[in-house]
This record gives sequence, C-alpha cells and structure tokens, in this order.
Amino acid sequence: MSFQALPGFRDFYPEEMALRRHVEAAWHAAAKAAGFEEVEGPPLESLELLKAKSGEAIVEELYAFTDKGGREVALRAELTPTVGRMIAARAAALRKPVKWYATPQLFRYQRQQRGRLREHIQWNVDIFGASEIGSDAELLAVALDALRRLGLTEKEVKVRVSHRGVMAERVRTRFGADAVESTLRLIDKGELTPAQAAELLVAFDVAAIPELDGLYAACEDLGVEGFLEFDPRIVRGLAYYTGLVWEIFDRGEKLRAVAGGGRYDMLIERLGGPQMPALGFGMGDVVLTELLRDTGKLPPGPPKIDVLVVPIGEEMLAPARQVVRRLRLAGERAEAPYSPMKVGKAFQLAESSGARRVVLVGPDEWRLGKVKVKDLRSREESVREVDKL
RNA sequence: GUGGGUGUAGCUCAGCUGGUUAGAGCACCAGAUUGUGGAUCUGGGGGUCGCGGGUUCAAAUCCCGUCACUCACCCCA
Repeated sequence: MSFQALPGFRDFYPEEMALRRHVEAAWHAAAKAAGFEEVEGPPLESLELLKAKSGEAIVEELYAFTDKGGREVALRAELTPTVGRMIAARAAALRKPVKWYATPQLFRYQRQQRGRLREHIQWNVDIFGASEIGSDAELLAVALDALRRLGLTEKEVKVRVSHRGVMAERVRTRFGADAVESTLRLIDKGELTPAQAAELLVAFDVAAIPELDGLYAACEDLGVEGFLEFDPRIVRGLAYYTGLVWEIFDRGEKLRAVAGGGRYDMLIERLGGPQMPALGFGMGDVVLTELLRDTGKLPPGPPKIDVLVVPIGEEMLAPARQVVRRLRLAGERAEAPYSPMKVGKAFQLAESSGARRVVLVGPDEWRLGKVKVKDLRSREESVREVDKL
C-alpha cells in the first residue's frame, strides 16, 4: 500500500517550502512597508457566511460538510467573507481606514489544472473605510511592490484595469438592466460578439472614466503607472465588485491572472455590517510561482548552515557537540555529524550545506583547548582557542 | 461533472513493428595508502514498467477497465 497527497493538494519538500517562504516573505514585506496589519481567521467557516457573500452556486465548489454538531460548514475558498465578518463585528471600534492583510490557505473543490489546484496560499490585502482614489492606487501599488521584491518588473508583468461600475452602467443603458450580469460575464470571458463589443467599447477610454484618470495620476506618484494598461474587458467574474477592477498578468499572457482585485463597496453591508467602502485583492502562490519559474526569477537555495563542525574520531563526538553548542549560542547556524566523518567527506558535506566555515575538532588540538577553523572561501586555516570562535 | 493527452528508478527520459536476467544521465551511498574541497575514476543500493483484468507460447510494448497526473470546458482564487 502506498499513499500520496490527495488530488490537487501539495507536499512541500524543503525546496518547495523554501520557495514558498521566499514568496511569502515578499508579501509580508510589501504589506508591512505600506502599513498593513496582519490578521487571520478560521479555515473552517459556516456555509451560510460563504453563501451570503458568493451565492448559492458556490456550494458546488466548496469542501462542504455537516460537522458532528450538525452545523453546515465548509473550508474557506476565499478570505473575504471572513475578513468582512470580522470588520462588520467591530466596525464602530476600528479606526478608519482599516488596512489588513493575511496569507491564508484556501480550498476549492474543483478539478485541477495548470495554475489552479484544490488548495493554495493566497495573499489577501484589503482596505476598509476608504473611498478616495488614493486607496485604490495604494492597494495596487502594494501588489506590485511584492512582485518587484520578487524580481518582477514592467518587463514581466502588467496590470489590466477597468471599472466594473461604469461598464455595468454602459451595458444597462444599451441593453437594459436585465442584460447586465449576463453581458458582464460574456465580457469577462471575452465572448462578446464583434458587434456587441463595438457597441460597448467604442470611444471608451481612460478619459471617459474619472476614477481611472485619478488612478493613473495617483499611480504615477507611487511610481507604478508603467504597469497599467486600460482594458475594458476586465470586469472580474464576481458580481460584488462595484468600482475599479484590475488583474495582474504576465506580459506574455501565457498564465492565468497572477492577482486580481478591485472595489466592492457593498460587501460589508451585505455581511450584516454598516455601509462601509471596501477594496482589496488576492494573489495566489501557484500562478506566481509558475511565473517566477518561467521568468528565471527563482532564488538560489538558501544555505542550510553557517558552520560545519567535524569530529575527527569517535572520541571527538562529545567535544564537537560542545563546539556546536558554543556556536549556536553565538547565533550561528551550526551542526555536527552524529558519527565521525572522514575529513574529505566532511568538506564535501560542508560545500553542499552552504557552510562558510569548517571547524575541525581533532584530538591533538583539543588537548590544548583548541580547534582548527577553515574558511571555505579564502581557504585560510587557523588554529584557535575554543573560547574565541 | 465533460472531453483530449500522458503514466518505465527519487528526478529527466530511452526501450523499433510483442521475444531471455528492463537501461542511461542526474541524484543518493561506499571506496580510490585511515586529518582537507562541489572534479575524476570504480563499485553499490534502488523499479510488482501506476493498478486490475484480457489476448498470446511470450506483454513495459496490443485491448478493456480503473486510478493518478496533465491540458481544455465549466467556474473562478
């Protein structure tokens, strides 16, 4: 009998885990640099809450079940309902604007395909209680800052931006209120007929939408206007977006969207809170990691240790442990093999561990309270007092 | 849930139209006069050929089923 991870779920071996931490580090750094605070919620939520935000149809795509207490529950497929619930509960007490971020693991019961598994880690960033255009620009700038920290520039990625509210209004005046949802969906999927597209998109540009104009200006202040690309096809699939919407893509458009976000001013009210403007985005680790791979931006594997301590002979195992202890107390990453190791082998191990120094603990030096230290780069070797490592 | 493609060693793959004990590279382990460098050389471990059934004297190879992976649809994070 052999076992493997469930379909669409991942094992993180050291290499993958290091990459994941690399990405997460950029997320945390970008969020904190812009004054966002980290939050987290439960991975399991009531089915009602998830339905309240996304509608009945979402149930088919959730890991949903009845718990032993008879509650209808589901693994979260997005963080927004949870954050909305948290905001709604303390809306009055929170100083606005509220700037929160989180890096939850999300689940969705869907057949997997490239860039889309049944589980992923998503960077979720939200601003509540701000309706000024500066908040839209800052949100976008934070997303791009994380990508910049990962080595992605205007050469690799772009932001396609539009305004769902304006598009909806335009559809309504041309085709009637009943056609809004279905038409926006067609726009999102790029399935409009040429005639429809011409009807909707003619003479439709940045200048026609004041918010877009303002967004461009504010993004210029923040140094990210070069990423922007107006694209009226971007309306986001989710019906709750009300204002500016955007998606980040790789320049070649080989992959799915790296991130997507926008303004959803009605959300908090829908979740039982007060009327409060809101905007946010999500950035998943799966597509982002693929993009880093495709563009050669994967970081080199981080060194495992700083110092390898080599016991020469069985009787040096204990002294080596003591040396390791000293080094660790001094803040160095150090380890020693559990059994004596040939020196040649030890140097090979040191190289592959990324160690910068090797400390040889041999009987001759140890008797004098000393050890031999070799710097792997300079190849310089010296005998030192154990106290002065 | 629907359709296409693919499953051979930890990884990347070879294995012609069926034919003896299934191979390579990388990785891993061990040696190359027992205290010094990612090289080289030698040797080694590791595979029920995804799984189950069928056809055949004979199946990694052909057929069916199943599972997994993958691409697309659906839908979206």
